[in-house]
Amino acid sequence: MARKIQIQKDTSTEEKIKEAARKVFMQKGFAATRTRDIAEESGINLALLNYYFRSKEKLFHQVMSEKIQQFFGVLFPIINDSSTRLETKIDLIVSNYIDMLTENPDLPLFVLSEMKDQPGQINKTLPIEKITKNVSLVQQLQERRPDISPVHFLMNILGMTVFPFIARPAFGVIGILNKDDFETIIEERRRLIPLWIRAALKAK
Amino acid sequence: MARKIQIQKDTSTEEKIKEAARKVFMQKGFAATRTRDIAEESGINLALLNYYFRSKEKLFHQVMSEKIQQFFGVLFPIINDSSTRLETKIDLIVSNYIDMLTENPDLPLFVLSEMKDQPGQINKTLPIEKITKNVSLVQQLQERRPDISPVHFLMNILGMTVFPFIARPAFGVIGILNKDDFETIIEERRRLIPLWIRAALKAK
DNA sequence: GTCTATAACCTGATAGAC
DNA sequence: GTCTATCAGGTTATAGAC
Repeated sequence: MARKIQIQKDTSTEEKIKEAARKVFMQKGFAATRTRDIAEESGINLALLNYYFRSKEKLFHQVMSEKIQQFFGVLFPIINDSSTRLETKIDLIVSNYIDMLTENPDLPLFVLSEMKDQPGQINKTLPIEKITKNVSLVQQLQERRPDISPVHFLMNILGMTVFPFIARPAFGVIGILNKDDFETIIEERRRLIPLWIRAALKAK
Repeated sequence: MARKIQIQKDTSTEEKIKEAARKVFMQKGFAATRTRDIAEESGINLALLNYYFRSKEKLFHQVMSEKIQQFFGVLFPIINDSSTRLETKIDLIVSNYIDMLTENPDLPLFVLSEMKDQPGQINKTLPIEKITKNVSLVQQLQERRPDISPVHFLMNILGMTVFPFIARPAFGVIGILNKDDFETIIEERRRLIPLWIRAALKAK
């Protein structure tokens, strides 16, 4: 009588495919990924992928939506929280992005590359109007430094924080070759970037 | 008797194909590009592409080498020039990158995406030993601020300067939608970024 | 050098048995 | 739900005529 309950949703076939898709799409991007790669990675058969997700594109859209939310989800709660000071927001943006990107180093290059091809996807995923209206960080910056545009402010924080993950292979050229070197440097940046931002806020 | 001279090298078939390849590869990346796209773009036949370049991959490597040099070629002459002050170097890095990226907005995402898949390519293209030895900028920074690592210094300049071009579609979310908005903001950054760097250099 | 036609291969998706 | 086998279409690369 009692309906059987799916206990381990995380190991269901559907979830196994999705997990493999996350990995392979993130590593290689949409175009370079073959549905066969995903099937092999998830240990299931190619036909099952289409059985559950209908097509490569539909599976990709699901993964992409997740990843867009993951990437921007760090930022929005912080800049919209009116209970924190500007300095705290800076620390949190830097630190939370470093935490998240250390776990997902391929995320920015993946999201930003694929957004270039599919700029429409973001509108379906993120509540844009919520973002641009009454942002606490914008108000606080306006009070403190009305001469600094919030756009530049965000570009600078995110540039310093996110760019190293995007350009990581390039920094091999200047000697940061192995994983430990990179992680040490990123860890230093957790306090260095807020210092630089504060210096710019104080400068007149 | 006189051998015919190829006057317009720029409009030779080989160059036409290469020019089309630059455009299409930069826009879509290696995997998403079909040789048919390049043939069509260059107005020639598909067979000619293989006649001149043997394969899609060989053509791609040629374009990639060019683009790697274009991307890093801005940086190295400036940081190695011992006849300029540190402040001048900062201005030049920012300004020259903005000039170059305004003309080639797709370049960073292209180079950094493809470098991730083919980290080896860069070694064949750039003279790495020349880069890491006796860099003028490193010496000048060491004299001025021995507590600031050159790696962080470069990550911050390049992050602030290059990141907006990589993340351009994302900034559509916060209201920078059309080309004019973006170019206005980038133009402002030409003086803003050096100001931020100087503020950090002065801060104690 | 340039073209058309085609070979050889790969990829996404489905049919159908279990 | 899951598998094997296969189709249909697309893609790189080449053969061969001009």
